[in-house]
Amino acid sequence: MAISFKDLGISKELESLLKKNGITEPTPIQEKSIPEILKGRDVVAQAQTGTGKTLAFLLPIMDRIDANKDFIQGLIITPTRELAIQITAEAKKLAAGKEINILAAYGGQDVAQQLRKLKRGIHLVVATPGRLLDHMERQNIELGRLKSLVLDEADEMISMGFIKDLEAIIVKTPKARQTMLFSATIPSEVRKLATRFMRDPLQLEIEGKNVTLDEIEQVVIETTDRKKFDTLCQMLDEHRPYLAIIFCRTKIRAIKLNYDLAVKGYNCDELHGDLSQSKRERVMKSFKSAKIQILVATDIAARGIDVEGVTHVINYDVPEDAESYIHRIGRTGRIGNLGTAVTLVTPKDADTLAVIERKIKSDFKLKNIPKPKVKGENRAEKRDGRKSSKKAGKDQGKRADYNPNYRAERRARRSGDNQSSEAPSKHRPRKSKNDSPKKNPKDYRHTVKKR
DNA sequence: AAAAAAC
Repeated sequence: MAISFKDLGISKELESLLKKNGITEPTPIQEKSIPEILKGRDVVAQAQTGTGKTLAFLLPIMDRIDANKDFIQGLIITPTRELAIQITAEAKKLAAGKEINILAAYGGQDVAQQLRKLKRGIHLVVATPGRLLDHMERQNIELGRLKSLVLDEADEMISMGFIKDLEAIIVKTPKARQTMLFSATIPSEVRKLATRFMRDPLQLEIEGKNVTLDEIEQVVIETTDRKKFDTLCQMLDEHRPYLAIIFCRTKIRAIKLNYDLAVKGYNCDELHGDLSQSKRERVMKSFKSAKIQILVATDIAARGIDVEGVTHVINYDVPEDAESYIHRIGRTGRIGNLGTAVTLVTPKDADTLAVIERKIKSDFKLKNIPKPKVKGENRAEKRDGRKSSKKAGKDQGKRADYNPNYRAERRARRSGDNQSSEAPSKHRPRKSKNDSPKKNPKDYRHTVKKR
């Protein structure tokens, strides 16, 4: 008999709310952490991407909030605005039918609007560090009676760029608070450093060696700087992702790549820190609803972002380090779904990639891609709107050495995963997603912008 | 050296 959320100490109300959303069984990290968090214990929790860390801290926090008391009891700090928005949305779902007030405090947004909400008595704040400090300095936010503090993406929060802000926030909270750290990557130095903020934390680490998930197929394609764009287009035409995130090293490169893809007719848009806040939120919304299928992003989207239907993550530029790689590819293959991560590598990237590879001890499947085909051929076919299977067959033949059996293999992997009694997946695929009518997962083809 | 994060 499987363990239920109620067995872990979660209220019946929350449990039935989860059930309505198709979530019935806790994941391993939820099973281990929730009972301890409910007791008020400090926790450092490392668990792979997409295994339910957010709910692991949100559920006990929501249950521990006393709606009759009019002060901030929970605080969640995240490294990006997008993540703060996402977690706020999750928390609001869990607050349904209760009088719990939640505030998202992040930059680029009207301060007055956030202030108005504050006047109403906030119980839970989800914030990015800068704006939170701003509110604190203006004496808008008072953390003197805080019960629980979460550092989401803890290693990123504790990294150089954030540590000072973080300390400034933490000194304004009670010593007796509960402190929780969550991330898929917690380097041992960070783990050590973090315990400064904590009292006898329960340390949860990833069991075994796999920091990345088996559900994510990892592929490397060799190319050169000159051929990179054509290689990418060829790869997109072959795989036809339903939703894909393409990561670039810099904002400029993301802008340029998005432009080039749009010119070729791909259904894409860009996400990075140089955009206005309203544009950022607009882009995320379009991507979540599959209005755009390709998101060209900087590492702003590397952590925590949970969009259902992301079949592919593409590293157009090799990530800086293993942590970035792990978080980027973790945008796919979430809650038991399959995903594909493709990394384009040029000769000068070889060393960086070797370091990453060694660090995560994962076997990349190296797949060479032949010379790009004649420009425009494949896209022209798609603009016709024709999808003749004959033509597809012909195309596959031409690319014989570039995994022509991609789809068949994918199917095989999927059914294999489900039937294998040897090592059943720890992560249950979600039941039917009748609450999300937006997409048809069978249709993995690009839609091409009319232009 | 890049990215993120306040006005």
